[in-house]
Amino acid sequence: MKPFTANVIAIIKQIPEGRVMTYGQIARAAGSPRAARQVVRILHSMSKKHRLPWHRVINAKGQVAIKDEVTAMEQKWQLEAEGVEVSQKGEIDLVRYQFHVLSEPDNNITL
DNA sequence: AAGGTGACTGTCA
DNA sequence: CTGACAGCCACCT
Repeated sequence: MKPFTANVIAIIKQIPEGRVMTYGQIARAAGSPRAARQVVRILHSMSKKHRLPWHRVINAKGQVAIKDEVTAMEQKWQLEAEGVEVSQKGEIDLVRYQFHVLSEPDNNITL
């Protein structure tokens, strides 16, 4: 398992209930700012083997990005069960529910 | 082993 | 605001 993968898993496991994170956000926190898609892949495979709160991970638009309706609906349920308001379209208020990572690598993000 | 793929993202029109 | 494009890179076949 690569460090990146381990980071992603570790980060996802840190997401508290009632909070969500975006794929890109996790990717950055894991050390690969452009690896949002890998986060997705990792989420897929790892959620099958581990117990990850994959439902707390959404896309940058603050919406459920799942194409599979059944799975998407299940994610919505999971989130609502944790107190996250999800619109009928699967929209989530990131300003309210986005979780900020605590253990971010020393990414000197200089603007 | 090599190539295809994707539950993404930022930019441009 | 929506849609199209291209970059991205670990996982799967």
